[in-house]
Amino acid sequence: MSQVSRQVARRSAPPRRRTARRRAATTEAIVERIATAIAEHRLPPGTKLGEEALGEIFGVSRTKARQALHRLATDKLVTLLPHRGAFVAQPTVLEAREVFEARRVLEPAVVARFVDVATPDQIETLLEHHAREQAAIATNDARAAQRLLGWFHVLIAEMAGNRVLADVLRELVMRSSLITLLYQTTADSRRSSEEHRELIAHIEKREVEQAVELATRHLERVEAGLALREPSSEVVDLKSALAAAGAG
Amino acid sequence: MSQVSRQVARRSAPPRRRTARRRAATTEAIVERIATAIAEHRLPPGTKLGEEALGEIFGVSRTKARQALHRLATDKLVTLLPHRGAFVAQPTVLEAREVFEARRVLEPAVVARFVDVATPDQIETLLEHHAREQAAIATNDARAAQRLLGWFHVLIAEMAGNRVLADVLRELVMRSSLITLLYQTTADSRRSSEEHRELIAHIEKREVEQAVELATRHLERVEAGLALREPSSEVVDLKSALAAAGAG
DNA sequence: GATTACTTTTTTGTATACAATAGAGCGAGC
DNA sequence: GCTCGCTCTATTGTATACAAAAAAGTAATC
Repeated sequence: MSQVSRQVARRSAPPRRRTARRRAATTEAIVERIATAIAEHRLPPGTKLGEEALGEIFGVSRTKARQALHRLATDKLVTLLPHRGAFVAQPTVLEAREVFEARRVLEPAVVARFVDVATPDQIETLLEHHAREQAAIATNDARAAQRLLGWFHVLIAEMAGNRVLADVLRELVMRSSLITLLYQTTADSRRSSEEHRELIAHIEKREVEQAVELATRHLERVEAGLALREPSSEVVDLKSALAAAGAG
Repeated sequence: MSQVSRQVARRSAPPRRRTARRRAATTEAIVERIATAIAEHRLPPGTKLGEEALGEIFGVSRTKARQALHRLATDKLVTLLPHRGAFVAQPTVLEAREVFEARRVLEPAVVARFVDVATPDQIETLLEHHAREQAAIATNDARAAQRLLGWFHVLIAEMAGNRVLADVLRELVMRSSLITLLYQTTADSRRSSEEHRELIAHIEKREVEQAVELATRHLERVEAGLALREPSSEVVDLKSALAAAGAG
């Protein structure tokens, strides 16, 4: 697994206070910050996440930075290589397929559950979220769009009222954002957001069948937009590439 | 949430070597040991898990013990109370219902997948496992029986070939063992093991419909054997209990 | 005698120090 | 010229030291 040799830029700290950021950040907060940075691909896959560097950035010691990295590793957002450190994960094609298969199992069930219990307030919240999706798309803010499109699924899961399912799905959606980042060919955000709107309509009308069916199709379409073929045996590629390169 | 004030017994260490156990245990090993101890209810819910004590037992420093406890906490097998420490988790009734609902979503899908891909070798492994279940039941080894009955489900998930689903299910099965511990009324191990045997038969004959149906029924029956009613508002109980107690 | 405030002790949370491993840089040898 | 092996450096893994918080114990007051 070739890791990109990129480093998080630690601004050469003018030692202003005792801590770089205002207050001792909680581990939770650090995890959150790094996770969203990964999800919005401000930290591309393969990026080395040094403990020292992160500690400096968040104004904490290596202890906390390390804790955060280990928690991100259990969520599969970073890969830990023994004695080598933490890197933003690079999900394999197999992993990608497995994540989406799991989502195709969970999400229809979650949607079905939600259709039963959805309140007008919750529908309203979903519509507001959808409006934000549209706004992000309209302003060509790809990062925000991607984040919001993913979060829509988590939102429904949380509203459906089963914390266990919601937690699992949140993890899968986060991983999915890494996956789409690596393998997405055509990011048809507009289409996705439209389907979200449709789904809300079905939920509002308590049309379980249609809602479940749409959720499934939606996921299939998203997955179909990925280029999930094996990365054609990197070693061979490397060799031929070098042969052709010459005096590059 | 009232925590039982029980303590892990730290044998008053005669400082034999540098480490209590033979070699520096890996965090993974410690997690595993504690997890199985919980699953087999050698560590009952509410038991305090002190960092120092665990460190002594496994011959490591608090650092590793702490790491292990935090990882167990993410699996929901222990509860962390800030500045108070780690306790063996006491899943609530709500949590129990949610875990089983999640399993009812996942397991039929896993079984369906497995029916498609099952090899004779895998069937053989399942039969061997079933034999071990029977042996444990025959010798009245309730702990082993409970552990094996749970692990059967994990085994199928792992064989089904989707690592994501398998990981999620493993976590849920572990939590389930805590739940059955707390809420189980009638532990009909014999019946469960019989259903496992039936399921293997369906899988072997590639009878998807029946296999999925049985998996669902099996889970429903297990859940039905739990007393998942709210623990009648502890405060009130406490009050009346004390009034009645008098000179106990 | 029970309750409250204070002190002591224990345990967790965090930072730092030390040990061990991997990688880079550099030189010698074929 | 390339490879092999050494040293040196940088980073991770682990233990310990210190700080902070909660619990337990104790004394004083009503």
